Amino acid sequence: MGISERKEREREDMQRQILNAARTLFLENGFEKTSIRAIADVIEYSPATIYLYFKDKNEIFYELHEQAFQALEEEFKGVFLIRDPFAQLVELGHLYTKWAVENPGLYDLCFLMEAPMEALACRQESWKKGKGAFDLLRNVIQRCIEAGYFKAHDLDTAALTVWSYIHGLVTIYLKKRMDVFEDERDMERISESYALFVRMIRDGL
Amino acid sequence: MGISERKEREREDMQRQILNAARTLFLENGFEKTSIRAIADVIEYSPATIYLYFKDKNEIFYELHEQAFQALEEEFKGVFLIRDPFAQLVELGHLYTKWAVENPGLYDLCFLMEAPMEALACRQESWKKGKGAFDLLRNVIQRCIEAGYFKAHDLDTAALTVWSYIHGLVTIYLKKRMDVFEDERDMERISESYALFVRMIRDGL
DNA sequence: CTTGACAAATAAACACTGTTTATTATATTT
DNA sequence: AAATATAATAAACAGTGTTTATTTGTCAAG
Repeated sequence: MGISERKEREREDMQRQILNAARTLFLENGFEKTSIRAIADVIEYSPATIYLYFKDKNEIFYELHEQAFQALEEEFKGVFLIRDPFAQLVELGHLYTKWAVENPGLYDLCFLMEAPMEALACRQESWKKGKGAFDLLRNVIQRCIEAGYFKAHDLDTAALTVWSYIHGLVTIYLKKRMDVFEDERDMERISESYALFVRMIRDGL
Repeated sequence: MGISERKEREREDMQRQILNAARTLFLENGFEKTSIRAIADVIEYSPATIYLYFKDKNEIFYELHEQAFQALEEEFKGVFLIRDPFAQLVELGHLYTKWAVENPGLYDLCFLMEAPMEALACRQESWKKGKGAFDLLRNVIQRCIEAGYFKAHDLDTAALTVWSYIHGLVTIYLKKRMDVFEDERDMERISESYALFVRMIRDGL
């Protein structure tokens, strides 16, 4: 009886279609301007159909948020080619910043928007994807400690501190708060600040 | 001819009423759920009337954002009682974090939401309020350099780095991304991380 | 081959949203 | 008191997320 298997496949196909349409529209126009009706238009189904495959709009964006984390982890794969753990950490920051700047919509989804976290809270699930990415940072810092780069701090505290800095830097830029500087040297300023931070943790973390 | 003066007064009164209603509703229910109709209901006028006093919804929230910055600067006044510039900087971080945690809605308005920046971009004005607050940080760091606490870095870079960290820390918390930790020790973790960061800039900035 | 049952898709409605326009009521000036 | 300028609004427009009742399509059993 392969019929229920086929039905399941068809269901997943439909979900994929919806998510693809949603992602495209979201990356073009943002969350608010991505309407269920517009998604329905793209996949050539009625708006009500979408609610047969997703509970609500938040759940769609929760799914996109999971995919975005997948893409981010993919980006991070590059660090494993590096031997030295401190160089790994530095590169991790670079990749994080680069990915954020090149995918502002996805960054929003992963680290700023409420929609995915609300969908998560409703299903009373824990934030697996976030934990995964954070673990990666944690492990790299752990190896930095073992290699004698950092003093033996509480690992979580060190990881949170590094993440806070890079997340803050990126968010200031993405949310257009770099207008505090008169000029338009945003990218240079990001580089200069990151260089300073790296120097600081090299000597002092 | 005091009549045009009275008209101007009445106009400002009305704007105040609208902003007060908008602020209350916003702090209770957030931006999306604060509708023009709800604001109109509170002040007992028709929705269309609001558009005689503000161009659009963004402009209302731009004005609230300015008021929020006023409140933040008020909070900052405490640091001027402190002599030592490094202690000033540490306290500034404390006050910033405290204000953010106690006023998540206002923090959003000041540093994360697009609405006020869009209103600002439309009028092609520069971000005065943000610059003011940033200047405060810049000055404190300048005095830290002069007092020999920090090496003579580029001032803007140092200020951006400190702001990035504290903004990131606060944003991770406010946007509920501290779920990466299993436990509920959010506040302790914030304190521990801030202590680590302070130690780090004391020795290494 | 037809009928009954189940599943999938939808049209239409509900209760909202920001914003604009044409109209009415109020206040000021002539 | 009449004419004019100002302020306020009702109603409409074009959109939103979501739900419900209805129709369409598929497929197995009689």
